[in-house]
Amino acid sequence: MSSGRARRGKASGGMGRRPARLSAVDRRRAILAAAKEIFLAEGYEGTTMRRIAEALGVTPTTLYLHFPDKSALLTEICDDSFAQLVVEFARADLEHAPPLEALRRLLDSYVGFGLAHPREYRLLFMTEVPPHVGGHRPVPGDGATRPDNGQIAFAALEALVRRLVDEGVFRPGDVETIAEAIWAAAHGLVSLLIAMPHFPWSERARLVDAIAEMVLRGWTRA
Amino acid sequence: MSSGRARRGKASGGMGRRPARLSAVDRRRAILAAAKEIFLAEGYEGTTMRRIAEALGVTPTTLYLHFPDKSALLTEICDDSFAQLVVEFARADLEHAPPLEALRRLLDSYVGFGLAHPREYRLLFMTEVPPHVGGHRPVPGDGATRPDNGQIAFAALEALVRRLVDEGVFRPGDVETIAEAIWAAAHGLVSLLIAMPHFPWSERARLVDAIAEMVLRGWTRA
DNA sequence: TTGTTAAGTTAACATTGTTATTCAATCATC
DNA sequence: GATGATTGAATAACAATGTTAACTTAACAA
Repeated sequence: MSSGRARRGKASGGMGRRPARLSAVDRRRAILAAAKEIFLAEGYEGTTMRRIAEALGVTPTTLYLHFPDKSALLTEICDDSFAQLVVEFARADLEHAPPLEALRRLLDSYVGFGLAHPREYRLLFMTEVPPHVGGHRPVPGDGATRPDNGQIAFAALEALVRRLVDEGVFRPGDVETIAEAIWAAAHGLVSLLIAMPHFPWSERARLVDAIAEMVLRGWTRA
Repeated sequence: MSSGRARRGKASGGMGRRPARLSAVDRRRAILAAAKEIFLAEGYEGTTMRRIAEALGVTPTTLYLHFPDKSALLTEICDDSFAQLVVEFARADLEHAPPLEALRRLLDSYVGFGLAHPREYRLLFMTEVPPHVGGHRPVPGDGATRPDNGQIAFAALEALVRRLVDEGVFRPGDVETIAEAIWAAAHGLVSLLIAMPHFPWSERARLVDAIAEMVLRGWTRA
């Protein structure tokens, strides 16, 4: 893996000709697209800023013109993915389905989302929130944090549980607690699969089934 | 150059006096102890090999005399923590209790362990182990086949589930899958509480109860 | 033309994990 | 005690990473 010194011809590190000059908005979008692709392919740690820049035909410094640091890329990508989750929930059509069916669908889409976006999932639900000690000044484009998409998603689950309890499908109990327990079960599956990929897990589909079954039978009336 | 270099007194970042020369076994132990402390305090990514060495009054190179790389430290420390969990499981006295009672106790001790040692828990089950991408060949002494403590702990759960299925307390099903699902539920609770301390959770005792109830009713015969 | 602005580059900095090489303390043996 | 091997530890570096300071160039308005 030895890379020699920078030779003048081939551009492993040095750029050849200048890239097209894009507007800030377009460059931003292009960076996000490239970053997402590489993050998904190589993982967060496995992705370097240089690699992203190279894919764009741009120097690494350019990335810092549009994003304060590497994690900002992931954060923004995650926010997009989270919106997808909300969409996924909506697509489960919770309002108009039989509630048990709806819960089942919700669990499926939650797990499906997590396993389809393990990077994002890890950042959203498994990352230690740092004390934000760093000496970073605020970013030009960085607005205030919006109302959390995650809370919206949890509210959907909670509403569904309330409906199940009210209709007598679930046995009575504290709706919030039940919703949290169900979330824990789904999250436990996703996060374990993500964090411990070397464990000899059962077949995924069967595992998801087992979790859903446990949740449904665990709360439905005897 | 100059005949005798100043070996001492370079206080700025460098080493002071030579450390006590320890036997390989003792040095290994000392490294593990220091690494564990710092890992727990700063997290895996936040811990540098230099920092560990500094805490020992030793140069970073010394660490590589006793461990192949950074992740090896994490692996070994995790194994120790798992041993604690195994002890906790044994203390639940699974063999001699009615199986449902035993499962309940096992869940309690698992959750208790996680919430009592959130740092260790995070290290064990939530830390990303980097894909070991560098040009390292596997260490000769590393059998990779010896049953680690984590597998022992899981085996205890699995045995208990098998007993419950065999005795007809649980409805029939794949024992491994059921055990994994139960683990997922317990882990989901612990890891969510650890990772999202700001979420407005229900009271802890009630949550633990809800999880246990969901698990037990989820698998017991109708 | 000139001047300003914003997009981009060059060249580095500071850290990181890690290693090739050298030094020195211990210990068995003469 | 002197000698030489063993091995714990240090020095000094390597390459890669995230990141930044300082400079360059395209576009456009006056």
